[in-house]
Amino acid sequence: MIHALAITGPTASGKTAISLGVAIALGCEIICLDSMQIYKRMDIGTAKATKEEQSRVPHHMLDFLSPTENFSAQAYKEMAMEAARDITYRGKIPLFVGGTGLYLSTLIRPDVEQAPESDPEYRRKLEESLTSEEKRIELWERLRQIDPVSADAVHYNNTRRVIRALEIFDATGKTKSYFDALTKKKNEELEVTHVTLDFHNRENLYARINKRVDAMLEEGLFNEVKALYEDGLLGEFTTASQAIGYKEMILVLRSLATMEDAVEILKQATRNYAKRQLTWFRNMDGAIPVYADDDDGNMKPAENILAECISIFRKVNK
RNA sequence: GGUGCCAUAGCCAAGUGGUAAGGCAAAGGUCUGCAACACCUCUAUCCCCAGUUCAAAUCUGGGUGGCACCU
Repeated sequence: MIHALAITGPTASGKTAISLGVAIALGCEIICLDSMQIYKRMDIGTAKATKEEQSRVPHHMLDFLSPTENFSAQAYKEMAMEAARDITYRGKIPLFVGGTGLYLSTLIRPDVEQAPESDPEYRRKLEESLTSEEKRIELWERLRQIDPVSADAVHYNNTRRVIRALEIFDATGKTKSYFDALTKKKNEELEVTHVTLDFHNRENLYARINKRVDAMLEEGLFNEVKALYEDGLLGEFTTASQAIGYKEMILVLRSLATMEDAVEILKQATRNYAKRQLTWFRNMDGAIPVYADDDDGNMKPAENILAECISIFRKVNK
């Protein structure tokens, strides 16, 4: 059994700084829990820990994949578990840090019989047939015939997930809910103490987001994206090209938006994303909230937040 | 000072007599294989006052505010 710690929270909540403090205090190595920081050369826009920060605490799952490659939650889990085992073996504590809720959810579920990998061709064909709302409902009805549990969990407009569920059935003859049921239990190999950063007053987070976007631009976000784009590394349908900060700069590069507009779109997209992250982590079983501001909405000093996290981790891991 | 135009949700905006479209934002939520994705829910009595009418955001008068032009 591996005991690990996790620090999650919305973008710009201060995860990186806190994680370094925790890692130094408790003897951890950091495993990146982020779907975009895994990519090479995407440094500024993903707010990756700097080289200097990385030199103070060992980081894993960071900066290893070409932006042209797609990744998946399952692939993440396999690699991250490998890293966690290795860290534990060397007598250190694995500390997961990042904002990708799906990756953490996948991580704490058991490895059992796996549903097949998704086939882009299968998806593309079905997507092309969905030309109207009636067609989308029809497809969803088809799913409901074979797997009512999965169908009820997904809206008919969410074609991406409807198609996925159908694909699993067509490929294996078993329903998606069959595979889901297998993974309802805990991952027997991993136990995670999960602290999530939250805010009493959303405005505090939004102010940090706006400030951070401005800082990214000053640090040269546009040139970072431009270089990747010109080197052909931001293909149209890749995961990397969907990254917030990157897709907006691409708009500018393709003259589809002015820089001024792109910055506004970027800030807005970041705020929307942060809200989804808050929902995800708040509703996750076992998440222990640590607030970055007090009841009156005043920001707490960074040392206090760090101390709170450390004390929670110490208490639980006694 | 005069004339004309305009006034609908936080913003943009449709609606010209029959009981307030839509988009964005905000807020809440869903979720195992593209997740920084995809998707769902949800927000008004139409500037104010008076009148006409069975019925007014829609017509009339007055007021207030804004814009344009004229002097």
